[in-house]
Amino acid sequence: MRSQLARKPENTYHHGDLRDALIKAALREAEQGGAEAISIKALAKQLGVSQPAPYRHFADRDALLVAVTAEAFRQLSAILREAMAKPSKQSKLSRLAQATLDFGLRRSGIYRLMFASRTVSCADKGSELHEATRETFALVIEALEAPAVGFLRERQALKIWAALHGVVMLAEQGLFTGEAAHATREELVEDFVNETKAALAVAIKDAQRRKKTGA
Amino acid sequence: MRSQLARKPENTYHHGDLRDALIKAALREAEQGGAEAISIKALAKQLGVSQPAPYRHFADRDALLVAVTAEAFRQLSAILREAMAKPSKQSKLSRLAQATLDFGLRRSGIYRLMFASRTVSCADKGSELHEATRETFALVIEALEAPAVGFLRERQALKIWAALHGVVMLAEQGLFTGEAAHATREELVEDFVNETKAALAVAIKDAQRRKKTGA
DNA sequence: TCGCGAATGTAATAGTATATAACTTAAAAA
DNA sequence: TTTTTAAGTTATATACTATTACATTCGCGA
Repeated sequence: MRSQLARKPENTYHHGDLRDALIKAALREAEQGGAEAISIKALAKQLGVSQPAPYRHFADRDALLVAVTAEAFRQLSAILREAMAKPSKQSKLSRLAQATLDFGLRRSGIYRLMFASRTVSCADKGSELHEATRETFALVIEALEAPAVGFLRERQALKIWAALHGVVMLAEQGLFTGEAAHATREELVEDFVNETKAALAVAIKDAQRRKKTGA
Repeated sequence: MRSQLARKPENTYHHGDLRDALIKAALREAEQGGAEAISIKALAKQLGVSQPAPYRHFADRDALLVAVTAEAFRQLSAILREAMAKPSKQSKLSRLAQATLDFGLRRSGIYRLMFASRTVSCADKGSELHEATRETFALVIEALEAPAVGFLRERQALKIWAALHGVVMLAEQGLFTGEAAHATREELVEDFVNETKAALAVAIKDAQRRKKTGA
């Protein structure tokens, strides 16, 4: 089972690992143009197989998109994990935040595929895609480097995650280029990071005080 | 010039106001399914005209999408303006924020069309669409009810606007339904609103102090 | 009000994409 | 080795975009 070799070798009947090759190739296509840029027919041609061959591996185009989106989330998770792991003066949260921004801007097509389609919202609980998104969000919580304090930690994770995506979204719309651009995207992200840290510090202090007086 | 009457009356050659009817009908289609749900062919059939008729009014499908997106921004602006105008105990910013959230969740297809495609980012400066988006953002600045203080007011507008979109985005992904949902979308939005107000208050105080000492 | 040009609509058609059906090949299991 | 099944092929139906050539009507100036 030869893996992720792009094209089917000539004089062979079977590709070897068409399913995987399709996902990788689709990701490349989506890099710029997003989901719309993914065409079953074009991918088949690219990989040197007949046009209907992909349907042996994916029921329809949507099923391919789901698999591609899941792979994209796994790649983002890997990038975030790496950013958090590398030693740095900055906090884990700051590194996660800037890495997310960077991912969103560099790989804008992929980013739209992941966050701006209804693919994710249609994913069943327990599905590959659902698990991939949960794993990514778990990294956000981890990046907070805070103990569990009621629901507040998850709440702060949701807030910073939302804020990050908003910044990416507006950046891609061009709201930061022009007269309104009196702040860089990175500055805004850092603002949100700092607000998150401050809110978390307060929450943790509160929790400790409550624990003491309650005991 | 009969306006926005959906179907072409039988026994007539001209529709009357096909361009406008196309935009309205396309908006209806996009309500649920987003941009993908907009099909020139289907719209033509719906409006009782031949399939190529729409091309008299729009060079191609993308041109229609641009017009539809611009109309959607004008509708959002109208909704926000109304929300800000009506008397209420809540602040203008809070009402704008909750109205945006409501719009994003109720009309999710339209919302995706507006913020999650590259349609806006491709709009030329000065174009109908560009003006429509600028007008909407101007409402955000207005909702802050703050005097111009350097670039800080625009910066806070950008931040709250970004945060709002992030919340809508994650809500549509289903991140608020499930175990992680220890906060409602409305609560998060209100959090962001309050943080914005606090930051603005500080900025204004700062500016005043600097003015005094500087004079 | 006549007539003419521009705007708007139609019919026919080319091109491209998704998807299915029926058939073929090769790999794996029995 | 035989048989079954996974994976690929050709042919084809269907749907959408877009263009070309032609038809109709609107509105404006003579």
